[in-house]
Amino acid sequence: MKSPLPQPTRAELAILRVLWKQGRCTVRQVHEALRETQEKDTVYTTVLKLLQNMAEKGLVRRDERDRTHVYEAALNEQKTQRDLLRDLMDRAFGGSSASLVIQALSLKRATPEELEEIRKLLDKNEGGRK
Amino acid sequence: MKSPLPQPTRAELAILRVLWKQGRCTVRQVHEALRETQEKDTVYTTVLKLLQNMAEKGLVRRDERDRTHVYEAALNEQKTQRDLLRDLMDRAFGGSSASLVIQALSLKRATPEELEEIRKLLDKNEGGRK
DNA sequence: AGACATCTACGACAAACGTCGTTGACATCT
DNA sequence: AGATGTCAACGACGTTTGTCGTAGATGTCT
Repeated sequence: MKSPLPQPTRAELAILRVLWKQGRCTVRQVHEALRETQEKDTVYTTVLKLLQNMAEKGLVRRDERDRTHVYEAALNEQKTQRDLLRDLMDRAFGGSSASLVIQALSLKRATPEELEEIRKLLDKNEGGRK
Repeated sequence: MKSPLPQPTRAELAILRVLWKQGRCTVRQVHEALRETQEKDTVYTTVLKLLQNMAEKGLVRRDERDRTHVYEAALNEQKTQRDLLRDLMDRAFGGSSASLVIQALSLKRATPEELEEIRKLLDKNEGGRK
């Protein structure tokens, strides 16, 4: 049993991001949050259906005690981010995390604070586990 | 005219990686290269079909002078990598390249040489364009 | 009670994607 | 010439993904 949870699809990931940010949410809350961020509008029942699918897959937990169900993410945000990165690393960077990082750094200028954090991580990485 | 080229799909990206590595290739060459890297085997005609689709989309160029056509990538590898990263950054990291980099660094230990290269990039980034 | 809103459940649908088999043209070998 | 192999082209198909409409139950307001 306990087959590993499937990776979220694009639409599912957008929903997960709402749940990660806002915590427990009703369908309506998710729907309205998406309305604000998303460029393309989706309809209430689409969000409902997606959340139902996600509950069935185990990507979210559903609290059915009230008539209005409440959903929460069942996936860890950082873990999901790493899984997605690993997938992309394998598919587009030949498994090299370094070249991925190098390309990523050219994407957008980070703030000095962020750069500092990255530096610290590099140092820790250097002396870290072999 | 000149609508921007669509992003390659997963299967298309796998093919592009072969073309980036090996340069101009026939369908058969691509097929056999995939056979070696890929875990799941695909059939010759599947690769052919994908390459035909890609040619139509403009993702590859096709040389039809010989009976056996020759394909080459029409997309730049680094540019494609950055596009994919940007997409993931928007979808999963709230547009923050820094947090993406931080997660990526925890993915796999990089070699000292790679770490050095990343450091240099950080420095250049620091003083760089505002 | 009756009108109206809200919610879940469910079926249907179209588009994208990947897969494969078949066909007919062309080449090569004996 | 005939058998065999290789190739491009194409149609068909199943699955996944996202989308939406409708129905029926439940709640709320007057």
